[in-house]
Amino acid sequence: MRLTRDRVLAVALDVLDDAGLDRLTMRRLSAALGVETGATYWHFRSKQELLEHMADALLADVAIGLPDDRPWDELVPTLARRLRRALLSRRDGARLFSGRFFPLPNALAYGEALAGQLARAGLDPRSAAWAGDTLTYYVVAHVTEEQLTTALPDGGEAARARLDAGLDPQWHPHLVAARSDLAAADPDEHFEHGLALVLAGIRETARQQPTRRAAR
Amino acid sequence: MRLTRDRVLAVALDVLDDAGLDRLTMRRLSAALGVETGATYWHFRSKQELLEHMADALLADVAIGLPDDRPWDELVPTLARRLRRALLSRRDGARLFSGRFFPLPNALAYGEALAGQLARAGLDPRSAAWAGDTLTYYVVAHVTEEQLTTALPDGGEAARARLDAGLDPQWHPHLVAARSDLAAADPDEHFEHGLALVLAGIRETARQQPTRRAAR
DNA sequence: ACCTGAACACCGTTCAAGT
DNA sequence: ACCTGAACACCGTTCAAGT
Repeated sequence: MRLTRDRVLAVALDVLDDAGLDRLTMRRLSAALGVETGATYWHFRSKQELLEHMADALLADVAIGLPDDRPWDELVPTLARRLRRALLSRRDGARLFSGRFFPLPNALAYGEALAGQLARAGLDPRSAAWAGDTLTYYVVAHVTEEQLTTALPDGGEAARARLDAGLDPQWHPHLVAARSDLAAADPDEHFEHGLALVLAGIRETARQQPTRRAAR
Repeated sequence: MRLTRDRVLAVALDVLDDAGLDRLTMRRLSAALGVETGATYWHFRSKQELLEHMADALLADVAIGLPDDRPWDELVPTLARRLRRALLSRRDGARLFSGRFFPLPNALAYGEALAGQLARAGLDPRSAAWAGDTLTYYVVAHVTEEQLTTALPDGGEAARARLDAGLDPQWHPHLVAARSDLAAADPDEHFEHGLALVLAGIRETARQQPTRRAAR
């Protein structure tokens, strides 16, 4: 079957899913596509470019079909949860996303939707963009850690044991007190806790905006 | 000169600084140390283990000498700013840190200090640990992006041009409105904005805690 | 236009053998 | 105990040559 950009992308995401980001190589991908290694480079100039488009492909549905009759403080968490789901949809999805700058269509649509909702909250353009960044940073970093521990072969058991070995009740009383809530405790709960925290911060920031407008 | 763990670590951080994380290889490091490639493996079992200790070395000073006569809402931002400075101290410091789980001494000391201050804010152990995670996620993800654009050869000029090329006033009105504040605008201001937002969220979370205590 | 085949310049890791 | 030298099994990328 002849190669297309879309097919390379689709197979690359499958390879990511069952090999992981570190073992996703141009050679392995080409083998999965049934072509020689060089062939892939006709469709993507570099591995970097391929990874960016893979990351953007993950975001395909995050910003579409967002209801427009709901308040901003419902839609902002919705966007955050959708981003988390998108990153969780493939192995190492968050690591694929982070440390990469790709102003591609789906990423821009997500950023725009988020900034739009934050503008409805009464934030000026700069605050809206920056508050959006803060929220996105939170989601990406959370899922990065989530996939680091949860998606491990042993479900994070070794990581938890390593943490316990490092903790000393004498020196780390507060961490020991929270021991069961550390390193791969219930990820949904953990996520929602931080999301609520960031949202509370956004609400507070909106309250302090001088040019506050009513939600439309 | 004979190798020691500490010398390997120190030289590794120097190689990181002038080669970057992607070009920090065991072979290049060994060359900088003046030994054969295999020698380094006698001191660190794997590159992974070396990277973890490098990351922890970055955090050497973040948690020490913290004044204990200041309110929590001054010390928490202080810890966040110190973490940012530590990550900024070496090229790709944030990327070195992120996507890695290392319960090593300095990382634990940082986590403990943060959880301790958040407990003073009136948060229960779990909330303290999780709010600390949220703040740390923010700092690491922010600096990751900061080092991605700022530390570029052209100071992020190409990145900004690429963003402009992707932005369409029709589809991205809110992003266009914030254009000058996107992608490597003043990183200090950007950081403080998000930090204030997260701190406001923490304050709000503390207010809602049922078992709220006065700061000691 | 699209792909093969082969090469170039690298990687992380292991390990017998030396000192 | 600590390091060398060499090997193993890989990498990303390029490019003349084919179709």
